[in-house]
Amino acid sequence: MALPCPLYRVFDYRLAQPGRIAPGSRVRVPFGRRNLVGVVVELSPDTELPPAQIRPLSELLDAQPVVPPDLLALLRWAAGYYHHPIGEVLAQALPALLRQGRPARIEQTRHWQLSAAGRAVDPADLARAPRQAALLSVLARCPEGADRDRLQREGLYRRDSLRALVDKGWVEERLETPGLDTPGAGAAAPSLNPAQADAVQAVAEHAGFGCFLLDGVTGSGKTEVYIRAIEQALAAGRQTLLLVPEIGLTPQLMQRLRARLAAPMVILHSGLSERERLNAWVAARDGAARIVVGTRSAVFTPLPAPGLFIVDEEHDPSLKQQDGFRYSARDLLIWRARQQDVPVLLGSATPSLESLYNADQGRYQRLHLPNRAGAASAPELKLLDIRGQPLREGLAEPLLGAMRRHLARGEQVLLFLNRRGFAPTLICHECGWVATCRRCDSHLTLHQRRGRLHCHHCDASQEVPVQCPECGSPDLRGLGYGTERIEQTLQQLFPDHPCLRIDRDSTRRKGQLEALLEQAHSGAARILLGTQMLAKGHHFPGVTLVGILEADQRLFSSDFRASERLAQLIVQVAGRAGRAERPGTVLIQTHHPDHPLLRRLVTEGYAAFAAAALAERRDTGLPPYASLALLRAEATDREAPREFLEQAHALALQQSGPEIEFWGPVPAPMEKRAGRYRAQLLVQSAARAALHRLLDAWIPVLAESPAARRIRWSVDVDPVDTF
DNA sequence: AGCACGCCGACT
DNA sequence: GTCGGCGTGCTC
Repeated sequence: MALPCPLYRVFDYRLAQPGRIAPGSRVRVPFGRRNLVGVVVELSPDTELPPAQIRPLSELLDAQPVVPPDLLALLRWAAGYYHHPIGEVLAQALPALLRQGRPARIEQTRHWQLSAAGRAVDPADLARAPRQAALLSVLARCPEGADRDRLQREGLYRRDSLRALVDKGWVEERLETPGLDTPGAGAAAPSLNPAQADAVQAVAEHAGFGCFLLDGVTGSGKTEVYIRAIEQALAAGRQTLLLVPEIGLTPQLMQRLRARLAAPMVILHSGLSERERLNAWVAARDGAARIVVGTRSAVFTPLPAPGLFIVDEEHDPSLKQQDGFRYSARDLLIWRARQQDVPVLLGSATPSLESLYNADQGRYQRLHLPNRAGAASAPELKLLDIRGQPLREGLAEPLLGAMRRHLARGEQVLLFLNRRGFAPTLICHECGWVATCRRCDSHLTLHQRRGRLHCHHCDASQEVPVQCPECGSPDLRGLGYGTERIEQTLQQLFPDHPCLRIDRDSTRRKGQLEALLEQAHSGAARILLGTQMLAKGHHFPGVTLVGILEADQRLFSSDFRASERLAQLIVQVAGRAGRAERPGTVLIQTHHPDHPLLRRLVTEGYAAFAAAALAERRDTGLPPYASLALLRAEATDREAPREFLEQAHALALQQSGPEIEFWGPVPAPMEKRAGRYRAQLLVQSAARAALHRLLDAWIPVLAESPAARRIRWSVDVDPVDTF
């Protein structure tokens, strides 16, 4: 039995009645002084324990296992590979309601929505019924209505207030089945270009497991290839699982899937209520949903008839979970594809070096989509040498000149700056004092509009001081540039061209991102300014000039993947722009125009960059030419993480051979974060099997050690961030 | 992780 | 004299 606690072992129980329980079924069991919901992992007639120590299970919760055998095999393998306790792995793979022991079936819920009369009511007129007024305002913001779960999250679920509103005729109560969509429309299919047709055919002809790397620039029509492949799976009576990095950033993809595919589809992402999630999960498990689209955790959705797996934006780091059970959804889906003998399609305009390497090795079949749809050239990349150049608030004159020309022609301009806020540092002009975070080794970012200083590494926030706390001078200045500051500058420099800022701060409220994107697409906004959010999922055909500010910081990061990330980001941002007849220009401001990898990217493109970067990885013995695991530790005490890692290192040295290398323990690049000191020990080997042999022997022993109880620690197998 | 048991400081 | 701090140990 696997139980939801951080223990690397399973527990034996006695069946209450004679008979069989299928592995994968949930049971309620006494555990210490508590009662827990566990999942049966194995049935065994014998045990190593004396019979007196075995307690009977209290209740069988499932007639049919909630984790089918194939999924159970995946989860057991994943627990072993990522060295995470099996009980926690199983708990994470199940919707929260199942974890709590609720039945695995679709249920309707009560659902409240404003009536026509309700929409005419001003909540301000309900001064004597503040609860009702609050409910009305919330419901006014949810045109689709809200269920109990949703209202409880807002802290507004009141039975009698709702009843009162229903009695007044302002709110309508309905029964809904949350999480289940109405099937899409089955819109007409565009014709395929030859490369797309080849890609579709390659997948169609392939029986059983095979891994395809669909490598195509933005606008080359990857989505159409997905859709045709899904249609083929549907026609064969099979289900499709499609993983995407973040649903919120890909509404265009969702709309196209809905419009084209006339089959029941469910969408799994973090914004769902738990009831929506469970209903969607059950629909997938029972085969009612034929298409499952979801973020990372959707890789654990049970499917009775899988026929096609797709990972969109396979290079995206958010496919790897960054805390707790640190799995890669892409890698697990590939494992699952092999196990279930299903083809898997990895799509990206900027494939990860790992996937390109696998393609080079012949493990993946490469499907190339060379052309932008409509057969135009890709945007041209240019490095803008800003050494010694005068800058206006971070913008070089050649970039401003290009902006003026493009704007004068009635075209849109996109500026990318991956730093929100007004200025990343607040400094005293008199004495040099700098506002730092008390809980992190970091500067506080000035957010001028809100008049506050924020730490971007923890949630700390404070008022901007009126004078320097060191010398009392009132002359405090923002140093450096963030999107808020550039927005201000652009409004001054281009007063006739409306500027739109898209970052986490400007899109905090629900629906705001959609509203801003609408302004961008309609052309109402002439200048689009934003952070990473702008780099994903959206295409702006009216944009013909892209400016990338502050690319340099990533060239000198301690993370060996930084240059890969930068190249991916540049190409992804560049891909937002242009249309067939006007491909657009990308200007990259840099102090390092001679940087070899950057040059390669600009002159020869991403594929050439990737080849050079891979050669560098080979020469330095880094992934994909080596396997890594990172042991991290953190504690409020400064020395404790290092001491723990020293012990762990000593323990590992007893168990490992010369084929394993250790780096550290060293403090994390930002040693103190959110009040905790962090350190890490990197374990590296050219032989994956040797690394995993060590981890298999080492981690369970380490977990049992008394030192491990005293601090927070984790293993990260195949880390994507080495800090 | 929970939840116990167990042995030392400031309080009704 | 008790309430409560978190160190240590265990959970089939």
